[in-house]
Amino acid sequence: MTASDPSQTTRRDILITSALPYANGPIHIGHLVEYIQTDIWARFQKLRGQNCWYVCADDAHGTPIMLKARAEGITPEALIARVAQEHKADFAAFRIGFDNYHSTHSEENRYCATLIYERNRDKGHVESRTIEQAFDPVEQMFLPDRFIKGECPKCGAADQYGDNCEACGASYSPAELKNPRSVVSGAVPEQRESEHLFFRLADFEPMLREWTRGGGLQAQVANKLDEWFDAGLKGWDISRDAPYFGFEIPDHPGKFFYVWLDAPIGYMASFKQLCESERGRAAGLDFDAFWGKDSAAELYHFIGKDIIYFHALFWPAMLHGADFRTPTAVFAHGFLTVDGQKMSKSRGTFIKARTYLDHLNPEYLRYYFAAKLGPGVDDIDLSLDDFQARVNADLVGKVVNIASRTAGFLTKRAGGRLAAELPEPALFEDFVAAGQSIAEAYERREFSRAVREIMALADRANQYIDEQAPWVVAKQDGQDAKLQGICTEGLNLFRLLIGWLKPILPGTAEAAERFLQIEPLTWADLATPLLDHAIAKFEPLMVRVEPAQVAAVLEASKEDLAAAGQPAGGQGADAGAAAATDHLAKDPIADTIDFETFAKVDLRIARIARAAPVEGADKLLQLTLDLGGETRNVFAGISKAYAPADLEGRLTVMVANLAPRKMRFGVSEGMVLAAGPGGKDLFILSPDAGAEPGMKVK
RNA sequence: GGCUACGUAGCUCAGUUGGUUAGAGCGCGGCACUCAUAAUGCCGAUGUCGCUAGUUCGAAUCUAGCCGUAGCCA
Repeated sequence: MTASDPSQTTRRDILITSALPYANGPIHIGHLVEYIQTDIWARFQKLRGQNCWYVCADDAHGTPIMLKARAEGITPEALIARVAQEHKADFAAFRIGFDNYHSTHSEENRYCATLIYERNRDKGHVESRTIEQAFDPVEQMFLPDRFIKGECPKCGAADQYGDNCEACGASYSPAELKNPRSVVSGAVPEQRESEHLFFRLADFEPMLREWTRGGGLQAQVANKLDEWFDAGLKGWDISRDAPYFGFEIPDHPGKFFYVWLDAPIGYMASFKQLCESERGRAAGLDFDAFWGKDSAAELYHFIGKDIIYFHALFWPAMLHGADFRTPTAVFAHGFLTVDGQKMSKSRGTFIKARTYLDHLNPEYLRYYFAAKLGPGVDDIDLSLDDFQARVNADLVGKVVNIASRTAGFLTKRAGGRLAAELPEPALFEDFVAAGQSIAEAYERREFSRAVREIMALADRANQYIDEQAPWVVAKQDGQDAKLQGICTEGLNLFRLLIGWLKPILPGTAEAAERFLQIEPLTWADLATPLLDHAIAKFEPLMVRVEPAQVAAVLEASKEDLAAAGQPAGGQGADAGAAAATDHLAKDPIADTIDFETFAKVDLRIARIARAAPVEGADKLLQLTLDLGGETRNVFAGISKAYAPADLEGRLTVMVANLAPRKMRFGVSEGMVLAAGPGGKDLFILSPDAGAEPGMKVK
């Protein structure tokens, strides 16, 4: 079925989800497109009085999380607990109003994943097959494609991942890579056999074709699915071998559910936890009423277009096979670009939620995204100049200004009280009538249209005030009632506008409710004007975006980059040139030596096979350097400048014939070369592409 | 490489099933107003609707090719 007719009067049961953010890193503004889009829709449904619930969770399983935790020297559980706190804080600050936020690493999820697996297995939808896969002999683990790097078999570009080449765009299997290396240990991967479990997706083709045509998908997405149907549905590998951070498969010790199996099940797990919570029980929430095969509730998933495959094929098939209902609709959105380009760390446009929050009001971004978002899968662009212009012109200049220019007269000349009736009820009614079209736009996720319509009405409200010229009336004797009427009309128009904007601007709406001294607005309240009512003194509900704030966000995002110790792009090159003379002055070039003296130093290319923090030392990292035949254990004082995970797999230069030195933490067998004053400002060397471990530098 | 989506004023975007002089906001020029967080109102200029060819009485809209951008290829 399609999204229901918003004019219907029965109360709808609606469950909404956003895709689960991966628990190995912070939320950034690209993620926020989805959470803001979903939150606006959920808030709209609630404002309309629907029985609507919005749940989400952290996606906490998989190899990347296991390895990141290890690199940090902590357990995966500790990592995901920390990231969950960060995620929740960021979402709360952006006023993403989840009714529940859980984790895929939870008992509810283990229960649901196991149930779905077992039901599908018992119906014969799971088969086992032996496959060959890359195996890291040092780490004793199978390697996902992204954890193998080597040279592209087509164009020869170095340092490419095992699935496709970033240089020429070719896709291939990891086995085809030339000079493949494990990103984890630097070892040469072997091919080993392993038994894997496959979900027989093809069993569900008839059901999926029917579901796809059911109107629950955007046209572009349905087209894409047709392509996939034409190509033929293959089995889906749903198991992974230990070591793996996830749920062990009950009847297959040593095998774990693939992270993408239990990720969408996290939607159910989070809802289950909500049902069992005090709040859920008080609301009479029933899990089966939403997820049972014959559920009459509506179920919607908001996702990015990159994960359509999982949500439009595997997910409905898994649910169907396990006798659960399938989603009412899956809503895919596009990616975010900043100033027309992919988010870039070196340009400072890779903006983390927290960095944005340090300088700017979240309401601005919510509004800007709403003004850009439609129902389609098109990418949306955050143009920073447009962002400032639009927020300032629309929100501060138009909407909030209506309250600002009428409230003063009421406070000073009418005792802060609204008139008992509207001087122009017809104008108010025109506005109320427009609410219907705005509601339809929201319902269809045409947020940009809703915003356009609301702003057109804001223009009309400003025109009204201009025509009535209350500042002229204020100077006329005996016209106080007329003045009060004009401002009452104006403020009632403002109340409608802010009510319609409430899903987008929950914080500003709340401030407006305090100013108007009213209970939280609902959509139904808007039909009736607010009359003969005392208001509070007007305080600015929103201040302008200052260019300096936006500049500060970009600057801070670049600083984040430096702190993470990642290689900067070409952009920063000019700054380095100016500083060069300074370095020579501080650290003059040493006395001349002859070649023989230099030649005594044996410099070698080394691959950093492993990097780990040293317990008890705050500057040291313990590096395992691969010289292409032997490995060296080296302690390097670079932990302030580099995260271990960023070092693993890369090539650098080491002094190979330095006398071993005993340190408190072990013996250091050489040193890596780095430039810079120290602390965060240290830069290790990298050879150009083509150098191999063990090569002598001369 | 195959496929998909997108390409409309300086900027960000609308343009319904092809139908008269292609729209909005911002920006820009002018005027007015001064209640308001220098906010608001009125008037105005600005476009080979990516390029080329076709279908049609008529194309921003349909078709094909090309160019550019983004993504997908499990």
